[in-house]
Amino acid sequence: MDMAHERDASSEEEVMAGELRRGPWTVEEDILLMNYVASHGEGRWNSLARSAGLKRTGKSCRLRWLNYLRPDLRRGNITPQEQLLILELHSRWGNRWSKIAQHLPGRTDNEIKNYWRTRVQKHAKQLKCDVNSQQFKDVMRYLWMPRLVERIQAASNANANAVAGDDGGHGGAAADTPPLSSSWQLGADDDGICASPEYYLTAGDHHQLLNNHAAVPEVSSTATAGSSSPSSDSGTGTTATTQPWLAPVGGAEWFTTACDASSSAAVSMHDAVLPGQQQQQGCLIGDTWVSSELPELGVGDFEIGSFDVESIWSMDDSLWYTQTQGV
DNA sequence: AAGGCGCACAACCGCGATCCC
DNA sequence: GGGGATCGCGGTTGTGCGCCT
Repeated sequence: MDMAHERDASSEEEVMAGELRRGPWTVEEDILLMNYVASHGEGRWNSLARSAGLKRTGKSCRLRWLNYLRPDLRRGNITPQEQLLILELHSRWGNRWSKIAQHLPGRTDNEIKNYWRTRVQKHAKQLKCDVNSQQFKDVMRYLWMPRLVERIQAASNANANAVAGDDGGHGGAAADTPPLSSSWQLGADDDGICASPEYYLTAGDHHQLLNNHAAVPEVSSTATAGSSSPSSDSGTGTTATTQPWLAPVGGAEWFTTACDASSSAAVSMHDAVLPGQQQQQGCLIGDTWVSSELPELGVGDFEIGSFDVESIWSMDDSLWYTQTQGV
């Protein structure tokens, strides 16, 4: 756009003339901006920048405020719940980062976009498939998302166990855990998704709210193995014999009924178990998971172990693999 | 110890949409 | 209604840091 180019050109001139700063923000600039917004409010970023005495473009001020200084920002690693929501919403809306961010309170579109590019796209690359391909979407839907659900449930159960332990129980809470039948669903708003998403796990007749962030360890792509695993979090070894996350992925009947208001058709994942398929029953070869159970996905010799599962599930891989293999 | 490399995240850029005078 | 100003979004780049060799 010509207008934009003119603006940019003038900005460039200002930068060249030393009237505008670029690059990382200093603490002093942050304080200036925060103080000014606190007393005058947001908006009118160009004039705000001038009035606040910031040698920055209004655009830069806005971005700094929205992505870094806003008080309601939620810092820290993306939780499994958030990962699950990102995967689901992206499958529905694509790269509509701001729209996706609206459903992750405290998270910015930039943060989600970066997460997607650095984590998810990396896996697509390692799988040698396009991130927008049906093949990769199926991998997400049928493999990653169910496991995220299980992770969330596992952490939740571990937390429940810990609570039960406080009441005098001795790791027996898991015995009361209904057969694993996890599902998750999103409530509906105008977009078909709750503005404040609530996740539920259904286990038998029990429905458990999952968006209790405090109950679930955060995921860190750089987390050391086991550092955020349920067992290590529960601390007292209450899950030594009855870890709920040991159930094979295929055992979890999971689905979402996030209704798409525009189509009125529920986007169902009830068919997560592919037709005629007992879900993946891969085998572990060395440290590589090889599944021959995903022919429909077109992911021949799908290798989970060859890429960084940790960044998706943040689970103690060796423990998890060992357990799922019944070793 | 040091240089290379990759990753994660902050910041910038381009441009269409919307607002407002 | 027109045009400038501003906002907001998605894509891209820059940079700091940790890990590896």
